[in-house]
Amino acid sequence: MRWTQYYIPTLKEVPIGTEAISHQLLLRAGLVHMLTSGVYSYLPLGLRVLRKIERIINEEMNAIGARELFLPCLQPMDLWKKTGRDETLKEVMIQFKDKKGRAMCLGPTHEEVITDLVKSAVQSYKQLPVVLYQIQTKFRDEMRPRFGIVRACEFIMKDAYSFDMDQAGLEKNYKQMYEAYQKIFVRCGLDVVSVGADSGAMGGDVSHEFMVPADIGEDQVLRCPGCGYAQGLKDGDQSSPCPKCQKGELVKTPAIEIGHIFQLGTKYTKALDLNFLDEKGQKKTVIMGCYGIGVSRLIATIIEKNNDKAGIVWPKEVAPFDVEVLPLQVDDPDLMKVANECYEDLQGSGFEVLVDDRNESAGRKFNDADLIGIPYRVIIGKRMLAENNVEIKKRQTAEIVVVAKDQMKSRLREMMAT
RNA sequence: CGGGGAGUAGCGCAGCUUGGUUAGCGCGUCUGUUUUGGGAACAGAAGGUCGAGAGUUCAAAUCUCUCCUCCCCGACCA
Repeated sequence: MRWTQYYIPTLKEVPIGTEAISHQLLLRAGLVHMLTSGVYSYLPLGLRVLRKIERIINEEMNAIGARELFLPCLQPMDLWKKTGRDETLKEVMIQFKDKKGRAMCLGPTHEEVITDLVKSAVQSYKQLPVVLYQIQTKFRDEMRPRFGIVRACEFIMKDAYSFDMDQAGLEKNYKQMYEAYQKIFVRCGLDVVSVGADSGAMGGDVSHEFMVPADIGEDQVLRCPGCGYAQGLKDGDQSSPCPKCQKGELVKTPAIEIGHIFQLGTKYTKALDLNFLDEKGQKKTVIMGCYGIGVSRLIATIIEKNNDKAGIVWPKEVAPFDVEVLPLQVDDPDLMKVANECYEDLQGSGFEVLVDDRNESAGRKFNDADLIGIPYRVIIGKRMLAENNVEIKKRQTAEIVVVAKDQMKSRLREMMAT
């Protein structure tokens, strides 16, 4: 990809009305753009990050046998009346009437829709379990959107739903999902803490939240400053000794909730009459679980935890590109020939490469490269090229390696492997 | 929804207290020349409903009122 063809509007200055680092960097690096409070566009570079995260999610969901589908955002209120959540979620639902006068809403979540869907096909224990998920836009009329895409009115969520014939089945799916979540967050480069949680308006008995300690967090966990151990807040949340290292005291730390899983039981399946016949031909209620990841919030959280003064430092798996090729003298045909060869070579070897082919000063290109945070940079400049060398720079450590031009790819591979 | 802050060019701001030339600055943008290893230099140019409406006045970015929007704190939060 060429920068000049990619639409990456970077900003030199911190935009007004932004407090959170992630919010500032999302805007400055040209990843998102605000339309109105709590509503954001994803620009090409931001969308690329989103797709990377979606891919990780898809792989991990696939690995536990969950199947992807796509449910509508546009939903009739009649369905919500059946579970009573037209009342309990009234405050966050965006509602309106269509031209026929029918009450509609934009889905703040999808338990009702998926349960209605599964009901149409499942009648027998032979068809269970069913595990489905989607990555989709949710709408919540938040009183106060916050910190850019951390708390937005329109946001992207991965929501999975399991349907089982008994509690044992639910627990098995729940456990698999729990483990898949751990893997997803590790691959996103995050240290996540899972804590037992209130089920709140979702209903059900057992639930876990996945939290990332961070300054802008709206929730809290108890964390040991020494060893980093963390747990959820319990009743009477006085500080107590760390159960892991025994040295430090646990202290309340703000944290961002990026995932939440629930053993719902029969709350929705009962209300919507999702039943099946068991081996003995007896009618039973399907047992349900639901599993959410705030995908857009995850992007903000990754940035919040992976940045320095100069900009974003993307973890490997979610970086929009693997390598940025940075030719310094764009109007030098010989040099650009080398840059293009370098680009083709890397691209042909499976790397995802962005070339900053703008005719800009070195300083600006370096600063933008730091800002958008692609993990590796190959700098091609007259000076180095005179010796037939190019320079590789690692964004995270600022480590610089000068290598012969034809050694570049193999050296890059080595650096990436460590 | 309660409290606080803010809205002037694409971005960041000054001007407002004490009303008065043609509303300014930095960055960015366009043209040209010279540049190019950490946000280059010079010359020229484009770009504005001063958030909106009403009022006061000979005259409003500036004073008054109403409204809108954004941000922060709080309450709320599958």
